[in-house]
Amino acid sequence: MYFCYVKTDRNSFTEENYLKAIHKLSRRNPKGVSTNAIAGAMQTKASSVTDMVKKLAAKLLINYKKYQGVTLTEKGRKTAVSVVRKHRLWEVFLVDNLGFKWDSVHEIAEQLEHVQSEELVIRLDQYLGFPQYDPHGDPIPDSDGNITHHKDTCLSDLKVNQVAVVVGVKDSSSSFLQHLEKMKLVLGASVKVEEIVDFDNSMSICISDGLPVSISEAVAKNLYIKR
Amino acid sequence: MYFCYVKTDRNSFTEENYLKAIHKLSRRNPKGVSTNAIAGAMQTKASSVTDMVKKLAAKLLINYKKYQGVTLTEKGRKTAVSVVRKHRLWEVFLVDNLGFKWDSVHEIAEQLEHVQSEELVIRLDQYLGFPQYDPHGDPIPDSDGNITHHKDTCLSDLKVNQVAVVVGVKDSSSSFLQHLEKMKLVLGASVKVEEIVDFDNSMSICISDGLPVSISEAVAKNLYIKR
DNA sequence: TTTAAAATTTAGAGTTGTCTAAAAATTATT
DNA sequence: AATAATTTTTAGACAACTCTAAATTTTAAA
Repeated sequence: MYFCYVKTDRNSFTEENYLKAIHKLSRRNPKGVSTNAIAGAMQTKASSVTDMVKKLAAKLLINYKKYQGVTLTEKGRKTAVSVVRKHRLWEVFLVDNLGFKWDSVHEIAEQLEHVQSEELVIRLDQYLGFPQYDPHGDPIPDSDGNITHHKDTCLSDLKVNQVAVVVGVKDSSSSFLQHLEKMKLVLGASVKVEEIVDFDNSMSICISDGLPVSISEAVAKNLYIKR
Repeated sequence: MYFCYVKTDRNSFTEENYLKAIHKLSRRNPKGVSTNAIAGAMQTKASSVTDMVKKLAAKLLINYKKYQGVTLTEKGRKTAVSVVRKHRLWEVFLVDNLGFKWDSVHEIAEQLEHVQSEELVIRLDQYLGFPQYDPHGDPIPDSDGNITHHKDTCLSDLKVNQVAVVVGVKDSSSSFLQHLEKMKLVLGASVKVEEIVDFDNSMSICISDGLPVSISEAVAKNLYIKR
């Protein structure tokens, strides 16, 4: 059970991770994110979520009414987005400057995102040349907390003979990213749909004008494209 | 009171900070660092130190016998030095790449030093061009944990008319660093002792062939030089 | 060498987060 | 509408630190 008075203005790593999870889940459930959903995202138990949710509510970071799910307050949203911004900027640094592969930066960025320093973020952003997207094609929120999501079309939405460019991935797990890399299915690659198999919705596609290869529906659904 | 079984191989931030403090204090007290000394360095109470020291001993990171003070084990020393290495590499990055002033990087590096990733340290080191010293002139330990301290002479050791180059600072507090900066007393600056005042051991020195300025003994004692 | 002072450790308790198991509320089903 | 299934919350407890106050031990002084 949890009970305390708010003391500081700083949030713990755990609090930041909860806010980030709630923010992510809010996109699909704008009316309120359930305790169980948060527990799933945070790999923890519902009872732990209830405790934390009370704490975040006491700090005015979320709106919470028992049994009703939670939404972020403006303050909470700002905090969450700030963490996401840092995460994605660091990912750019790790890939572009330090030469990491896109499938191995997530874990490190998960740590770096919690480093507290306004100045650091500003300077890092500038050092990187104000990037708009991270190595997985996810948009980097600006310093005011605005995010421009313009990645709603998936490869699975295309019809035969249609052409597009890969601009992002939905799933950023390293197994998926490594799979993509093997096929040269990287950001910026062009794709042309050669065939769609009715049976399992798998696709035969040409990547960057190469020979046709087959990809599963699962893969196609996790790739964002621009036509 | 504290009691537990060792579970993971990872150390918490707090543990790492204790090891770092003990490592620093060990230079002056190689035979054993006292509980009070650690408490002073960690800005905490002696009783807290006793608890933590038991924990570190259980993890085989330090040698501890009640009332006898502590020393680092080889494992503990490696851990501490690794944290110091990360701290100093990040400081180089912050100053050289992001354009921070040398007096404002400590706090940020205190956070970055705890990011866990072997790969990250290796790549960062390479990206920075394998620097030997941090922005305050402190040596950066190599990846095997070796540190080459060759900064034993202080400006206060010089006699009248002797010349030297500033290679490091003992105190890295921002107030001291800002004071130095105002006088152009930066790393690499040449100094020539014009006069030593008997009364208070203050010195009149020429910095990089400029006009003589007066510095207190406290300042002179906190500047490392090379003749 | 006995006493006094200082350093160190223990005891007990508070904080942040976690968990399991049980209770309560909500939602779904018949 | 009543019961069953699910979700959520509470209760009680543990883990990693922290603290104050009291008890020990070591060290210094008389």
